[in-house]
Amino acid sequence: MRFSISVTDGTARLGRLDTPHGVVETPVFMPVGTRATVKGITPDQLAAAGATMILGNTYHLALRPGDEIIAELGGLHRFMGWNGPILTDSGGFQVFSLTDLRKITDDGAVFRSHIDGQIFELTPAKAMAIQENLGSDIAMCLDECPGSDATPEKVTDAVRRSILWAKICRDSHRRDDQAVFAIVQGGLDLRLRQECAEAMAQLDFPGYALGGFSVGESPEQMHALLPACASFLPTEKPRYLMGVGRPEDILAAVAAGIDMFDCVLPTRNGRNASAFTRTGSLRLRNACHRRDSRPLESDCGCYTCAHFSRAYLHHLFQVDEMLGPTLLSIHNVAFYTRLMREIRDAIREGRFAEYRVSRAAQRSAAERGSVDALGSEDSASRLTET
RNA sequence: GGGUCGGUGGCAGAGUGGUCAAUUGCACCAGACUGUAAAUCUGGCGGGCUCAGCCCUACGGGGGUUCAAAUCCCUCCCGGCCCA
Repeated sequence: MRFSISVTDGTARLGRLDTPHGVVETPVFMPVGTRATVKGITPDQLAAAGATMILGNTYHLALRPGDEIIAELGGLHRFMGWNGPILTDSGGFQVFSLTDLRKITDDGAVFRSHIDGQIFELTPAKAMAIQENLGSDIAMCLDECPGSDATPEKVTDAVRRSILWAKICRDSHRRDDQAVFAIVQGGLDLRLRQECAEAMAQLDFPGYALGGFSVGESPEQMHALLPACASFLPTEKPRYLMGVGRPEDILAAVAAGIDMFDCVLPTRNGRNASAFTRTGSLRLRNACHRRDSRPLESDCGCYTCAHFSRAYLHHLFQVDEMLGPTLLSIHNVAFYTRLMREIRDAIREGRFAEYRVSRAAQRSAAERGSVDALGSEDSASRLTET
């Protein structure tokens, strides 16, 4: 893997990531495909929606179908029919999110499988071995990700352990067609963040991630910390903010100098009938869309917006048809990839700051306007109903 | 015509003298979702208010018993089943 930065605009960067499965322009958003599928949409649909790189997950795939089976079947790319780059998360996040089902020591994390309760042990070396079996383009170090309510002692310990594990990951990793990224922890403590980043930098990884964000802290807290946290990372290496986020979070992070993102929001919210638009989200289950012939966004150009009305999408969710989640997932992924494309264009043209401001203005103007718009639309639909 | 069982909120279906404005499911309405234990979860769902409380109208219609009835009695209407 190679990474190069072509243009900077303030601290925002335009770059390219060369992987064994293709080139990715950054800043990039990676849809999440935890279980060897970006839920609800095919690889073709994913590519058509503009996705270039996606995520898979160590923990989930090790449990089912098993990383050895995936290796036997030709690796994750072939197994799931996605030929673009894949980044696999290490299972570190599951150490956090499956908190009731695990125990952590310096050796690793012991899980009770959330599927059948069987014991499953994830050590740093094992996380590497599994990801090598999966054959992702980028593997992540096993880390410990404390929640935002963790005590300072716990956060400090998570930093210590994440560094310890990163060393083991680096030393046990074999595949040279796979890059390994380290994950910086430290919660909301800048000193810890810096300490962790410097220790990780000394281990000389090809890329670095910020972990431990969007785990319960406020968006304002995260936004405030990002510029410093990003600045602690090596300039010439790709920077990945894990699990983030909403469009406004991504804009803030790009401004801070982040290159890569992943988040379940576009696909999860899509399945749950919520569509992203420039002017805020649309909840397609809501009755106000019943007679709305407009597409989700008139200027979107995704498959969903090119062919279907809000009324139709509303109908699909009303009758619980599986096409509804699929079409909204397609739109939401397209929405995110378009956001990233516009971000890259803006950086290239040296107007990222203005772009970010205009984007925020668009949203807040819509929020102000939509009070009236929704009000009148609402009363109009009530009139037609009675 | 006789017998019998039954009629509960949009629907299905609990409750069978007070703790019932009435369990639950569906439907409906709204909200949440940030390295996916999520096509999930949460809230609302008779009306009104000076709303952690109070008032009104409610369990087919009418009447009655009782301090108190969706729950007991009488009667009428409607429906299922059985007999003629």
